[in-house]
Amino acid sequence: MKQSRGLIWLYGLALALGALVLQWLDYLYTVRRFSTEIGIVIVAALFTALGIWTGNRLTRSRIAPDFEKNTQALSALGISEREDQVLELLAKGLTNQQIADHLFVSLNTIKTHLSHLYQKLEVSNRTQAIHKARALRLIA
Amino acid sequence: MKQSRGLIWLYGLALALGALVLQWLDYLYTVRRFSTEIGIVIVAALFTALGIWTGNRLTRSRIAPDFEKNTQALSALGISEREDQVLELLAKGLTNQQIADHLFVSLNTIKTHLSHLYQKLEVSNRTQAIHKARALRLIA
DNA sequence: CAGGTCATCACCCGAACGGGTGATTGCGCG
DNA sequence: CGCGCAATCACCCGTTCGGGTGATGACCTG
Repeated sequence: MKQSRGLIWLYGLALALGALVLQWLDYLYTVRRFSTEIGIVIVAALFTALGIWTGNRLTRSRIAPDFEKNTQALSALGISEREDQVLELLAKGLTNQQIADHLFVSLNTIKTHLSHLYQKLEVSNRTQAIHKARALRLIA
Repeated sequence: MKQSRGLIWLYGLALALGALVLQWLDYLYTVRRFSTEIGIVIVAALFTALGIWTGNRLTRSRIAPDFEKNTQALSALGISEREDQVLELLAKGLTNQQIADHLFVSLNTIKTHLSHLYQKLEVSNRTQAIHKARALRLIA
């Protein structure tokens, strides 16, 4: 959110600068009798740089915050909140007993949650679950 | 390799197109008596688009092949090539038996390699090994 | 209220995993 | 050549994991 806000501001500023450059070039044409070709080359170079810069910002903002733990896949697979918590700790390399301790529940409860996770992810063990969950961007 | 090759070709093509556009605009100026401002705006728009496009391609090619499986950490930890192969398959969620089948060795061999990996990574089970290997950029 | 979902816990059993020891082969290095 | 190291395989033993079934209570929804 913050980033796209900043992006918009910066882009607007760049456009304003571009307008200023255009005015300046117009002034050069009328007063200093510049060659048209040189002016065009200058404009081309400036706006190419502007485009590269904005392109970088666009892609960066498109790539960096890309893993909001996509709720789409979570709900599409019917993974509950508790199961997602177990999945998170699972990916950290904790054993079932450690997960149980972190969530203040019994070891059997963790096993049940994991069984449901395996069914929903269509896997048969924890390492496959980690692999698939990462592929589906369910975990960071 | 292939991608950067293609990138270079496409960039050169874009430059050639830009030159053609400049020629075309020059023609318009002389023959059709276009307004200079309109021409500049056209050039600006075109080169902004060109910049965004090349910027996208540059960042894409800069981001994609960013994880070379850093040999530094591998050698620093004393992980042999065979152990690295086992680690790779381990992270894919395969069981020990499946890893053994992929590498055409015995199940006991895989267990030995994994024991060595656990010692070198200072972990105690496979999920922790995956977690730490990913943190150390040993696996994709 | 009846039905469904979720979270919780229990038990059992087979499979997989982890750790340890020991052994053999091949390869490079001093 | 002798040494170390990587790779291979075997055996034993205890722990963990995975699957199945069953059960309870809380909550929501029609």
